[in-house]
Amino acid sequence: MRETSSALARPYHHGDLSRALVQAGRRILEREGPAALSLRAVAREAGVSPAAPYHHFKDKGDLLDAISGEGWKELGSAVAAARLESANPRAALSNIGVAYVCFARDNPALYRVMYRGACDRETMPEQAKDADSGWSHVRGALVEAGADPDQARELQLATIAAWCAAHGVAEMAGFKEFESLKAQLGGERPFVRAVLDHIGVFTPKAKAARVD
Amino acid sequence: MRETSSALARPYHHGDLSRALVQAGRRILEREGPAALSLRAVAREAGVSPAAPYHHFKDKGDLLDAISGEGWKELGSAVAAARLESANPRAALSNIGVAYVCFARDNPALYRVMYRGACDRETMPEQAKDADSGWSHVRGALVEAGADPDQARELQLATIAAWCAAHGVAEMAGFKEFESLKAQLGGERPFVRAVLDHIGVFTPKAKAARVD
DNA sequence: GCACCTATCTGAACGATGTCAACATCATCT
DNA sequence: AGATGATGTTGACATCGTTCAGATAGGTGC
Repeated sequence: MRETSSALARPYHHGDLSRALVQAGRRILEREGPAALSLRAVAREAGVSPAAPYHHFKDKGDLLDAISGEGWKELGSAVAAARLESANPRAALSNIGVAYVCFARDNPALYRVMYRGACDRETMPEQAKDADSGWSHVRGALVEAGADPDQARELQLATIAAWCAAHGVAEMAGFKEFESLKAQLGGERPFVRAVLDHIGVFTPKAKAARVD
Repeated sequence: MRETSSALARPYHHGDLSRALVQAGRRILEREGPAALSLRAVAREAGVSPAAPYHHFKDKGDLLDAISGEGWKELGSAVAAARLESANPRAALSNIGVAYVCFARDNPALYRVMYRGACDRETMPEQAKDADSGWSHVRGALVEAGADPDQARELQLATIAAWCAAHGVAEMAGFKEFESLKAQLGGERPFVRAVLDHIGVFTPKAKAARVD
């Protein structure tokens, strides 16, 4: 296992197949969409036999979970970055929402795979429980924006509400019926921000006085 | 084609296979979930050869669309019924949200199939454009609850926001992580209502003055 | 009554998929 | 060096979506 990182010779043993498989899977996802993401196609893309993945992943689902894991991690990073974009807590919260949806819109195939496992198991994605996850950033930003951290139930409800809203927008923002509205508003990002603003979960309290 | 409705004799020609296939598909969905919904399984359940469906549906996707169609129609009815439950426009709007999510939660497998097509095509479901669809009921209820029908853009944004929120809650409400919270609130319906109330899209305007 | 026509259904087949068992290869520890 | 276990390969199986040639029935014109 000397030339692991060189990746030039591929004699018999691959060196780091699990990582290569995950990357191959993501390449397929971007290139051909979620429907083309078969175990065999991933193995093919990685230049390996159809049975090889089974030494690294129990299942096709297990491979998808590994791919999803990367996605959730990157979503967490995107959300974290968005949170730091503004020192104003309420602006930060708003940016988080936009960042979540935009990540999903920029990686639609990946996002689909990411949510598949969660829906199948009726469970939150594992990585959403990490300290640096998008979920915990939402929670944190809500507190900084004025939510009372001592009212655990309220805070959990607010976090759930925000997460649900972001997910809903993420899955529907691409609908073609909204294209003229997007054009009117100046593109997809402004559209996303407008919808999220309208929902209000990412712009809570304090500004509620604007009734017009 | 005399004994169409009796469905006793199944000599060679079925009588009304397309309907039978849709019903068979829904039976499989409820019994074994979306993963078991193969074209062959549906044909098997309907007591017919694997190639028979192709005389009624162009595709597997076409069959799924027919099944989805029934689902969207029933969702529309559920939403319409909920809207009539209360004469108070704001209560009606709130009930619509709960009804949407509860339909999805009561028929999770069907709801998954219903949204599959929409996401694949990045298009709103056909039936959502009907006059009696859930979508148009949301729009109507929003107007009755005080939205200005002349501000088309505002109204469309509000409708989109509500639909996104409902969809997001529908897909996440089943997560096991929320079970203790559901128990605290007295079950799934109260939980759904609490989350939707928190999002606020189904309880708009007028109350916006509550700043605390 | 009869012959045809069209819609509907069957049967067998093809390629692709997920998965498994048996075997091959190599890195490493002793 | 030789054994061992991790990692690949080959070949097989059942299932799936789909197609195609032929069987079957219901309806129509004679």
